Amino acid sequence: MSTVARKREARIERIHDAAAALFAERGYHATRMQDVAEAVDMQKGSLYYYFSSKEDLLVSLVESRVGAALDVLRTIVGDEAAPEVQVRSAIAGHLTVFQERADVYTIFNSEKLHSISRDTAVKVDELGREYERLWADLLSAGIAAGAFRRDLDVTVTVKAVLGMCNATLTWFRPGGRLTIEEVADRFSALVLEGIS
Amino acid sequence: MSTVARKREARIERIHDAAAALFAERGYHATRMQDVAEAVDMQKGSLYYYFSSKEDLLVSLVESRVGAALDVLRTIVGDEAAPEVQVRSAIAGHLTVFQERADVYTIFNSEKLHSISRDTAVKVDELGREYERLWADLLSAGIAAGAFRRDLDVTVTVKAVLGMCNATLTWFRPGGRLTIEEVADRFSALVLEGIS
Amino acid sequence: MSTVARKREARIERIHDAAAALFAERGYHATRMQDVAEAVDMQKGSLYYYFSSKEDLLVSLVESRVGAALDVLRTIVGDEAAPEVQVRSAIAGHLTVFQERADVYTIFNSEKLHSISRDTAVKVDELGREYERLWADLLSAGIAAGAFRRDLDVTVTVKAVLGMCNATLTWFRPGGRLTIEEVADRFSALVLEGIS
Amino acid sequence: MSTVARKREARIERIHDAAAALFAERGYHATRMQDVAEAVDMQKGSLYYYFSSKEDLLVSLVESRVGAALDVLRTIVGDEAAPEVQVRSAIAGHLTVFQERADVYTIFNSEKLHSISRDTAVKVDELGREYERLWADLLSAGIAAGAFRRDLDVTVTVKAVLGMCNATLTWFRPGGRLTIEEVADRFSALVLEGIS
DNA sequence: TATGAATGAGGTTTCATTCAT
DNA sequence: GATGAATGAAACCTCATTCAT
Repeated sequence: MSTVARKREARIERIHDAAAALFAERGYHATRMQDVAEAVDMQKGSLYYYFSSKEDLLVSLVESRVGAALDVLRTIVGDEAAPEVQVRSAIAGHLTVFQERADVYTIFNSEKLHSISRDTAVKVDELGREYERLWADLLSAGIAAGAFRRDLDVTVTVKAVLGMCNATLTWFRPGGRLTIEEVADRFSALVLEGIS
Repeated sequence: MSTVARKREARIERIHDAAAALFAERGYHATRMQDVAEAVDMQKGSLYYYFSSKEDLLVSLVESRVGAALDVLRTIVGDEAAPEVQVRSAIAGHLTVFQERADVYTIFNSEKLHSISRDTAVKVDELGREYERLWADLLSAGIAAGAFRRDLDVTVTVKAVLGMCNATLTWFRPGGRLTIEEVADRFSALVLEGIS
Repeated sequence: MSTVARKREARIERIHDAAAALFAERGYHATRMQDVAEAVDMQKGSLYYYFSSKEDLLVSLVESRVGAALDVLRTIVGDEAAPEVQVRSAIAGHLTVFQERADVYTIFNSEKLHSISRDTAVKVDELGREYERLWADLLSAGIAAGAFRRDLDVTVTVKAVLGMCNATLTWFRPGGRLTIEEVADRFSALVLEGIS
Repeated sequence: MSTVARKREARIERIHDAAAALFAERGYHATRMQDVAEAVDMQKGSLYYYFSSKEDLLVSLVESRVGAALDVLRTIVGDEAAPEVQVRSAIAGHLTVFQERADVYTIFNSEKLHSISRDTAVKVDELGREYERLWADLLSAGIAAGAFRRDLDVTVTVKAVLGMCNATLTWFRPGGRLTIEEVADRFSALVLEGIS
């Protein structure tokens, strides 16, 4: 990549960061292009050199950044570990990734993407569905292997686990009583006891 | 209450209903007073006869309606049932109430109340904290009674259970494979196994 | 006048009073029908039983009340007193009447009647012109009688005297160092010395 | 000042001019931002690039322009001329400045600044009080010098003179029988005779 | 690339007025 | 006569977006 292109990428990255923080904190609609511009020390007009619209800013932000959790899970499911270990890793991975990119996942959890960009919403939903599918596979494999309860409702369990994990976005703050890994341990304990 | 006052209340109720549905579906900022007015077959200006501003509409809506879940839980914790039964009831109650007033709880979960009305946010937060406190008491009592694991991290468990329950707002749709009661059963099974 | 009609008159009077006070204090445009209604403990809709519009309220108020100063002056000019005495009386009369109905004259001095009601503006202007004419006659008679300077510019002097007198509306407050009569004395001294 | 800043200042100046004319003619409340925008050939939204609100437009206008009369008077009082000459100059100066900026002083005399911006009202009042103080000093010095009557009521006389002068705003129109300087002469004659 | 300026569509809010009861 | 409710026009203001420089 040329120096120019690299600089552009860096600029975009910086804007994404600022926008992610603002969108997460105040919401997409309540954030003005002005706010984003100020956060990166630019004039609002200049943002349009990088993004064709506010919507494009959101969309490019979301699309470039959601997917990390999926990659983590794919890696885990792909390994040969025991089902219990996989569940433990998947929970820890989910929590860690969400914590690292708390802003993006907050946006992605609380904005009504559908009414902003049908296309992006569809893409993001697809990622979500694939994510749940991987979790479902993981649980099903565990049942088949006799590690988890035969009567487990896989679909509902996946929803339960992901609900529990996603909620950390709203209450977990680093520097508190527990680290995110310790929270992951407790979640894992609860879940593993619950499904075994 | 006089007839006139009752009529006024009814009108407010109707506007609350319409606004709740719209705010929940599209979000507060993306909903125009115009939309609310149309939904109740009024002129947008007329809404200001009942609410001094759009914010006031949201605030009065939230304040008049959040609290139901709390009442349910208070009733449950107040009874003399065994801890396991109480947990089961609390989950079922939560899910039911949330389902009945899905719109309000969606708003309350996804709008950044803090940046809209500091005051209301504080009140609502307080309700939330009391709700968690009741759950924590319930779990603690169960531990004391020997019904639940001695090493349970009460705080984290409460967050986990509530996260799991709240998430039903985003995925549960009546008329699907399961009723909300059946979901409650599965959640209860998972949780009770997990904490016992 | 029938009892009913009398009651109606009294009601109108009360509304005029309230409106006069409000219009004088905040200005016509900044005063809402709501404010007037509140001041007389009515519903704003009810005002329309007495006045066909806000403009009509202002107009009827002004028309029913300006004119008092004119009457005072007419009386004075009509008597047989010496010019100096007449000037003295006219100033005192002007100040007294203005003080008694300070609100109405404030409105009449500071509202752009022309842009509110052409008709009323014309009527009021005519009253003003007649008032100035009476003053001019008074001064001219004094000159003819040798009481005032032969080279007096009557028109400008009238404007000067009335400007000085009208301004009391903006600074004179009863209960201060001087009574309105004492102010009239000082004004008279200034004017009489000035024109003699 | 940079070119950009200068351009901005010029633009603001132009808007001030237009607004001053409109506010003076129709009154602040009766003038719409639309009117101001049209007068400067802009879109009403564009005005908000320069002023944060209609009130801000009024306030900045008044604050940037009242004060000229004060400067004139300060200069006069600062010189060594005889009291009579000073009074003559002060009246002429007042009338001239008022005529030159008739719009601003009309606004400032007839808008209820207090109910629009308490802050600005206070600042403007303070200017007014200082203005009266300078006049009072001028008269007092004249009394001490034996030029004016020993029994003169300074405060009331100041009010009288200023009332007379301010009123020119409502009746003097250039191009009439007299020039503003001629009016000043007649006022001076009246006042000087009256106080000597 | 970046900026200051301007736009214009659209949103919230106000308020004089009307009207059924 | 009076009221509560509703209307609708019009005002203020916001803000994503465009554009000349």
